[in-house]
Amino acid sequence: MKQETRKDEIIKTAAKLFKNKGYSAVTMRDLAKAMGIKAASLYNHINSKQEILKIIIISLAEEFTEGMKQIKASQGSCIDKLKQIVKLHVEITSQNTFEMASLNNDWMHLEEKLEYYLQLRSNYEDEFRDILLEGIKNNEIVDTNVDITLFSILSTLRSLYLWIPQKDDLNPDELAKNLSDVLINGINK
Amino acid sequence: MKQETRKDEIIKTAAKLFKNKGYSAVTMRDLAKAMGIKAASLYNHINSKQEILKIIIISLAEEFTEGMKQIKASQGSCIDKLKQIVKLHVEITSQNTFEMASLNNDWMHLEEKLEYYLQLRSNYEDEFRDILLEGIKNNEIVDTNVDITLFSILSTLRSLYLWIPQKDDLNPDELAKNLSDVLINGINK
DNA sequence: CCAACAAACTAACAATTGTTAGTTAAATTT
DNA sequence: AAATTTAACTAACAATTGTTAGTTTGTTGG
Repeated sequence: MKQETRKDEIIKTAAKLFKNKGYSAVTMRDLAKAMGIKAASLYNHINSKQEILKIIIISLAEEFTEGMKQIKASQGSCIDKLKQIVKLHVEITSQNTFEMASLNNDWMHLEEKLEYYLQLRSNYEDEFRDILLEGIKNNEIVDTNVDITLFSILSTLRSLYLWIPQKDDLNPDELAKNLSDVLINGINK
Repeated sequence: MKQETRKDEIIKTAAKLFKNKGYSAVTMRDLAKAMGIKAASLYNHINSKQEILKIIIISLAEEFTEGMKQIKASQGSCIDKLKQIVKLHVEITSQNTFEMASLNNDWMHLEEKLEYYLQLRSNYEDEFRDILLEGIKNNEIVDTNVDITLFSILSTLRSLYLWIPQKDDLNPDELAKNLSDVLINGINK
């Protein structure tokens, strides 16, 4: 557990502001004010506004990629893997609610790292789809339109950052369990 | 079917740009260039950048409110009402993919109309929740955490704008049917 | 034919943007 | 004690922002 540098504080504060107004609407002066310093002072710690966004998004995207790799390598049914994916999202989002907003909404402003990000995301979706397809083949998962299923589940998982902060009474494990239940079994009685 | 005014064209073009980069990152000069005119000329048709956003978002939000009102008044089971809600989202989103991006991502920049928008959204969610609660009471819907269920379904419906443009081969009715299926029955076999 | 209008233009504005240069003061290391 | 590092500052910049004023051009209705 490294101690937090001033740069880390800036990035965390920036993520908070980015969540509320979006990357483009947050100025370096906004960020400086939130830090209690002047805008120019920020540049003692970071190279550019761009760099802040890049650090926020890319580190998160790589965390998801790493998580998916682990899940892919794990033994167990496809339903089981699906539950692990839900848990992965709940855990990462619980500890990065602000940053997840940027990942979801501001990735298009990444510039040099945009292509790399899109690559990671595309790979992630492909591996997710593969798990669903195998589940269908194994007769674990109902044989509907895979892309609709993938889209539906991913939409819910990607929106978690909006929802978790409002319900901090619910612990991540319980949330993951309930969520898996709804996504896998539906709501029909 | 009124014929399209120049103002309508500007708003439609703006929505397209807003979807790609977000409201804050689109300049009036970007919009003018996309229209093939100079930025100052836009002001012959609209009063401000703000106004464009307001028109895009509020008209859509009111359309959803109206749709929910109809569904609420309709007869039929709660599962049936749920299917109607899915259909409502699919239909509105199919015909307003660009505008839906603003509704989802740029509502915080509404300024004067922000409160009104939040009111509409809050009411919509409340009425949605009421339908789920009644379904649980009637033993139509499984008795899990209502807010998680609501959140999950709404997340999927709100993300439709990202997904529909990529799959224009699928017609709205079919999509609504498949989607209802996944959301209501889950994916477990 | 002329008045009115619609829709474009050029030029400019005041404010705000991200960022750089150079400086200063305190804390830490040598 | 001296040297270096850390982290703040003031002042300024060039570019970009939304918007206004005033003008021109083509089209349309009386």
